[in-house]
Amino acid sequence: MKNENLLLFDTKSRQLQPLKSSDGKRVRIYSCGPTVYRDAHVGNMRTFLLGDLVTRCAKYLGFKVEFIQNITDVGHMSEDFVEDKILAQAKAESKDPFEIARIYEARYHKDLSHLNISPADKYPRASECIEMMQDLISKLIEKEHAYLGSDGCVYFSAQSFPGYGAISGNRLDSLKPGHRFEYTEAGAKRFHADWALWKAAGDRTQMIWDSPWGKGFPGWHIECSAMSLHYLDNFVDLHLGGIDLRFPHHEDERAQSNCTIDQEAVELWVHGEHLLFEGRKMAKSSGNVVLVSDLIEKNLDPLALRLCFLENRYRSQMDLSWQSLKAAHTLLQRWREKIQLWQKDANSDLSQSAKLIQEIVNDFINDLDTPRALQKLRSLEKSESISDGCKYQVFKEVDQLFGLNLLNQVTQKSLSPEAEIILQQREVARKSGNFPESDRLRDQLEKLGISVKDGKSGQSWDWIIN
RNA sequence: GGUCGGAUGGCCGAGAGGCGAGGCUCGGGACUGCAAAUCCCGCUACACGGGUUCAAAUCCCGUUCCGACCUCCA
Repeated sequence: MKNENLLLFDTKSRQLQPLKSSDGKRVRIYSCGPTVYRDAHVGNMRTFLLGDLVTRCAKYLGFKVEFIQNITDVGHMSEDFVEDKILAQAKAESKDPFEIARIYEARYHKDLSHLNISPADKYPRASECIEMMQDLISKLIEKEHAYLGSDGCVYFSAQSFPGYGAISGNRLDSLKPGHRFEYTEAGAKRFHADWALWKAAGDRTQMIWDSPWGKGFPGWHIECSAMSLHYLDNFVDLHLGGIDLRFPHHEDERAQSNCTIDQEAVELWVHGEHLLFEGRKMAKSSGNVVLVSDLIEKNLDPLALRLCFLENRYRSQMDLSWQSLKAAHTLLQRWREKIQLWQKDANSDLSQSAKLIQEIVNDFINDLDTPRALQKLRSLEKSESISDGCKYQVFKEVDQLFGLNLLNQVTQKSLSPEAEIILQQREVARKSGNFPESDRLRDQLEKLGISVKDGKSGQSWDWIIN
């Protein structure tokens, strides 16, 4: 039963294509990872969720998956093409650049786990793969796809690769000079669209390495070619990344990789669309950056963010807001509570639940149509003709794909001793019918960020979401 | 300028030619010492102009407006 194909939208062919294992053993997936000079914001996380969804789905269908994601800790230049992002941040925080990289890398992994994004098999760091990159650059020079410029940098010759532009649709003849090109000394590049594989150190003293072309550091695009070919044994079944990486990053990577192995190196290119926050693209320059830690501070379950992402197809733009996060948080809580109740019903029609599960799996394998899959869960929740036991079976099974920890009991951040005492006092006051006092204590708790509700079995409390 | 998307009720948002997805807000009710939560009820839309069809939010043509990308970026 579990031998269906996962269909994904391939940017290069602009069509749905099945995810396949080219060696018949495992599916080889590579995803562009973070540049670790700051915390990843929730927009970044949306793209990283894509890798998780694909791997969950592929594994569910019975594939063995090998998943590699790089950590960029060197060579990613800031806007002006002059300073390395990591070095700039190291200067700003007065720390060692490698220390900066490790700090933000650790925080990245923490954010992933908050969103239930399962880890990749390996997270190679660019700074630890220098030799691999140098080997690849040497090969490209040998094959005359790359050359040493008069400025001591090694450049890839864009015109030496006839297939350039297939992913993005940008043809070389339409890439006219005049845009913001990578900075070089005049005349070092033979052609304006050539890019650096190895950059000469110049005045730079940190994060530089010896090379056959002198001291320097790698260009940004070469790391992904080197790592994907090295760790995935010269072929990538699926390459993932954010839509903005389509050009130039992936276009350049493809040129490098294909020229190295003399064949197409990547079967499928899948790109995740951007996240907007309250109407605008999430970016430092828009001032609307939201971090996973911001959600936690507001007492939102980080998985509410995951749920918001799932309510939108990965390749459409989506607009996130505090309101939608709050609504998702409430829905998660409600589902978890109901699932606890449904679990008590031992009656379940297995053929009925299997059918419902299969319908949801079908949505996933149809280019990760998570919005439709969620809609099915919503109507299942409301259904009066389906037994609780069956609902439980379905939610339990498909949570392997959704990854929302739906079987968890609703958990609470623990109370301060002060709040604990006030809660107890209030319970006593209410039992003795002292309502003015209990109302006063309720106000006091509200100031501590706690809301109290009174039910038949006494009072219960919750953190107020800001 | 080029490329690609979009326009749905007070708001967000899904829509697969034929029962008005769903959520949030709001109003009414039940429940409650009150409040909150929960449950019930209510409000009801497809940018504009043509066309195809027995039937169009959905398909086709045109118009207007909006967004993203086009060598920093997930």
